[in-house]
Amino acid sequence: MTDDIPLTSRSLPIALLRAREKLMGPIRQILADAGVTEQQWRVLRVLDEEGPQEPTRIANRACLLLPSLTRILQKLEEKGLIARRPDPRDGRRQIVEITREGLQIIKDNLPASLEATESIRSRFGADKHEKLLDLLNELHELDV
Amino acid sequence: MTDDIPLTSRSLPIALLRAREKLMGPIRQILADAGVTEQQWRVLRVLDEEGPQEPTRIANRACLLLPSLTRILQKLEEKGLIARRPDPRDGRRQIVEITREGLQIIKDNLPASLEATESIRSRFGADKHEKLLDLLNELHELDV
DNA sequence: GGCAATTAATTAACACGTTAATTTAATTGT
DNA sequence: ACAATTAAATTAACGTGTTAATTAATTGCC
Repeated sequence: MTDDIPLTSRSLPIALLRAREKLMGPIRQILADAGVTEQQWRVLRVLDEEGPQEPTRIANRACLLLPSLTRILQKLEEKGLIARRPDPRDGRRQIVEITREGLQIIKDNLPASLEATESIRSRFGADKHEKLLDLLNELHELDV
Repeated sequence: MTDDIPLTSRSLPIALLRAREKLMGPIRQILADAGVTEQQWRVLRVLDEEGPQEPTRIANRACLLLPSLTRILQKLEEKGLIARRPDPRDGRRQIVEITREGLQIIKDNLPASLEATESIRSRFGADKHEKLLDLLNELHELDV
């Protein structure tokens, strides 16, 4: 064997993957029943929380790459959960807005989603939850 | 707006996503130059570290779903980086082994990969790195 | 004003993630 | 021994991740 460092048990990338799967498993189930994916849900929530905005900003907020977002917006538009209009000030841009139907999806599923989040938080411990968030954010801010 | 909880800044799933991206960006670049993906690399490392084994076990070790692994093994076999043979004891199973060419890929790229990991670790701080790993593993072990 | 460089968004191509269905082989129960 | 069940791996279908190329509009600069 070339190397003795255990790949899985003390590897940060894999630990992040596993932790994320632990969190998202239950929520994905809720959202699947609502007919939206995890990423579509993030886009809807960004639009709900921050109002109409352009795709580039949505991508930043929802932590998605622009090519992925392009496809996601197409799906959401087909489903009638968002609407788009050109930006009058800049022909390259567009403005994306959540529709009433989109808002309804949020209204119908946010409680269960928050419950799932809270369940993890309380089982894990609020203090450790906060500490973990702080460490992750600090890691993300490394360098510049 | 339906909700005032900020989606992005204090959301554990998104924080995990961003932290993982921070870690994997540089490593993905190294591996891309070597002609393998992040997931293919994980499979090769598992085979290197733990020896020949069956796909179900590889999937567990490398944190991949079996359908993904099926495709990955096909690619790795095409590239000559792994070899497969039937399990003589159970016709449903197979045994996957890394080839000399696969080992060479590891040998050629593990140092740079470990350097990238160490760079993050030292910039972040070894103590915080350990603390983060502990918290993530503890989160993963929740429930049972 | 005109043209190169930049920017927003999309498209393309390939690989993986996820769930469900399928195939093939082994195991169980009787 | 055999039908029903379970298990390992694959396939299928759809959606997303990632990088590179493309398109269309704007900006900067002379």
